[in-house]
Amino acid sequence: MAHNHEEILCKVRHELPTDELLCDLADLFKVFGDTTRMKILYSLFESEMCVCAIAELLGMTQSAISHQLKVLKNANLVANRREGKTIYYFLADEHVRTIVAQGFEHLIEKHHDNRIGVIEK
Amino acid sequence: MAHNHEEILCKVRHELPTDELLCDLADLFKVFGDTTRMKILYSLFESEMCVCAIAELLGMTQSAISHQLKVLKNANLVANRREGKTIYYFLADEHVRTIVAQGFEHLIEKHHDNRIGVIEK
DNA sequence: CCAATATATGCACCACCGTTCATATGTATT
DNA sequence: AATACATATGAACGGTGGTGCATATATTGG
Repeated sequence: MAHNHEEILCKVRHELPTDELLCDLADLFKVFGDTTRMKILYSLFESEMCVCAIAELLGMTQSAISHQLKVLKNANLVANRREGKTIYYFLADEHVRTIVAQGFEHLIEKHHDNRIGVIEK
Repeated sequence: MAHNHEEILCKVRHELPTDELLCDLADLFKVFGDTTRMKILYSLFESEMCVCAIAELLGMTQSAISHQLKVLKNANLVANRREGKTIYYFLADEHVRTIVAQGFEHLIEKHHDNRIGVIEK
């Protein structure tokens, strides 16, 4: 903290959301930040699915999928309905699609930038 | 894998992106999934800032901030420019704002749902 | 009510990640 | 060239989180 930046600090400080909100935001994105959960979400883009179907699709334990579905549900990204013994999971709302789509766009854009060779520094 | 779901598995399997893409997507969101990095991004929403300013703003070590800035830069979320001894970081593009904004909307919507009491199950 | 199926959960292991400390690199000033 | 300032980096420590195993819960059929 040698050179001074009082002006900027004051300005930014007042615009920053509360720690709680920032933490909640990070926690939300943390849910998207796992390959297994991302695969589950993408699967549900197509249609609702039961737990064992997802497990078979991803070649993983039913337990692992169940654990991750719980995380997704806690974040309000998926919901479920029961039909006899089986429980079907589906996307909770359209935010999931938009958020993932935005991430996707960022990826391909940056990937394209790297291919055509953006001048760095 | 007791009851059968051949139809759904075949259908979804063909629509799923490659493992590499899904992994890249998860890795991207992983970057958003940390409170410190989220604070840094939100700070840069207002204006570009140098490393020590961010460190002072967040009350954290210069080293910690530097490490996180590297993560953000590797994900192409921020970029920097040098001006003498100090290095200013800024948002790399507008995707950052849109992605965070979408997450924000999801949060407040779900929070509102909980307040008015959505009938669950 | 017991067996079978579908899912959920608690626990433990392991890997990964964020922080700090110490130090290195880079830049300007004198 | 030497010093001071701004930032970067490497190693290590501690905590968190994803997975599998074993087991519990729930629903249906006989």
